[in-house]
Amino acid sequence: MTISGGRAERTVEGGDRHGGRHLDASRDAALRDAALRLLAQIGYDRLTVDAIATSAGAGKATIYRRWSGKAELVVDALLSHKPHLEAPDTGSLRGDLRELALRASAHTGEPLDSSVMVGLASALPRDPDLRAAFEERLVEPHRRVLATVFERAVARGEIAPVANVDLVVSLIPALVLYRLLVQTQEIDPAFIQSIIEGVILPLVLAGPVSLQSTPTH
Amino acid sequence: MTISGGRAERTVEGGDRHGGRHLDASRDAALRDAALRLLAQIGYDRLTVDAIATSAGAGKATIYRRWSGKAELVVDALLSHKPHLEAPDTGSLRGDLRELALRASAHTGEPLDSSVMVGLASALPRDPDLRAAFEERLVEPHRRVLATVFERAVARGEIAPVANVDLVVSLIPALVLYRLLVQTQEIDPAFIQSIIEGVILPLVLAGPVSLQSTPTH
DNA sequence: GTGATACGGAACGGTTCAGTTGCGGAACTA
DNA sequence: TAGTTCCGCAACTGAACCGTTCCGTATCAC
Repeated sequence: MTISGGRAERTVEGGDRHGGRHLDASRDAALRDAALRLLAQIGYDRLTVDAIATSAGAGKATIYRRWSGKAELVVDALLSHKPHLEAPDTGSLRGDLRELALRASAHTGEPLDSSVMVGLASALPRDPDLRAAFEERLVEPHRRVLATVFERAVARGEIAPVANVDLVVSLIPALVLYRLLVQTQEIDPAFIQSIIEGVILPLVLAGPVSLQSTPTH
Repeated sequence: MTISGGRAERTVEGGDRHGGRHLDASRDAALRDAALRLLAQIGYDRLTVDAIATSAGAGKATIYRRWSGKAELVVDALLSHKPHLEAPDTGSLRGDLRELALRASAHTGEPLDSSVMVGLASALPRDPDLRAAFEERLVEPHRRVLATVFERAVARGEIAPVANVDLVVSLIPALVLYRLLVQTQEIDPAFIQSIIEGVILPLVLAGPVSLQSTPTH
């Protein structure tokens, strides 16, 4: 049982085997891809190990030779998933945000981050490992990119320092998730445009809250 | 088969039966309550008919005598669910929003709307009936209350007419859903307070976007 | 070569769940 | 009273899925 500690990484580990055929690394990738693809399509709860194997053109034994089950495979697939990391730098906050919008709405054929988000949603509250991987590979990268964009806008003197950055940064993903999940509508460029022009920019351009003389009562 | 058309409403229908014991209306309510309670606890996908029956102290046959299965029962339970409908009217926008925040964070023992929202999330994209009921009983009432609050603020001259009301109104539920689902954190009063003071009020108090001279490039 | 192991595929037992049926008893109509 | 239907409860069938174990074949170390 050469199971490594934290994460499930066995493939091409150069372990203590003495002979016989090696694990085929291409099978790892195919299975992880299939897992993410199906996850985005049907969601975590309805995802079955059989479907992943079939979709990858593999046998179930090939899966269980690598992972202990669906949960571990999906977590590993998420951790192997490399999203867009570089923050755009067009020279203006509006331009940067528009660039991010383009990325988010570009259907690249790859399993869309947002679809994976929706597919995982229901399982997150009850699986800490899943939630951690989700946080590390989907939420945090997006948060970092957005935070960078705002930092640069501040450095340019374009906007005043944002008081509650975490809250402002969560506005876009929150509205995207809400639209996908609750409103069951597409994320088209017009929608993201309206978020940028109608919420984000007014909020950060207005500067700190003026807190008018409205008595708090 | 006295199945009515659109919605599943059979109980106390005074149908064409000629003798025998009547359907017990208290069983309807108990089963609907149990369905919503379990839905909020474990989510739609893991919800089982057996669990609903047991939780309500009923037999499965009692369920199938009324509904065709889990989907129809949950939809009916949602449609029977009556949420808070009255918009608060404290005299100020901030006061009204705070009042709404109090409601949202008050754990009344009844299945929380937000928990039901989370529990339904994964099933919404694939069940139109479920989505329609969800929209009618959870999303739209909250939207209407919020819209009313903003309308009154405009009528008082407290704020300028909000350009994109639908977007602004979806900010609170979107951020709440995001916090519950993605961040897996409680909806405490401080969180809602930060939404109100950090997002909503700055946004509507700032008035229409000034659209600074930043060139669109 | 020889033995060990991975591969896709199929089959198997075990578990969970949906939906149905039968039981004894209760509640209703006629 | 007699007949009908609901009630909780339990048992049952069939389907879906999990995880394991084979098979025949392919690929590796020695």
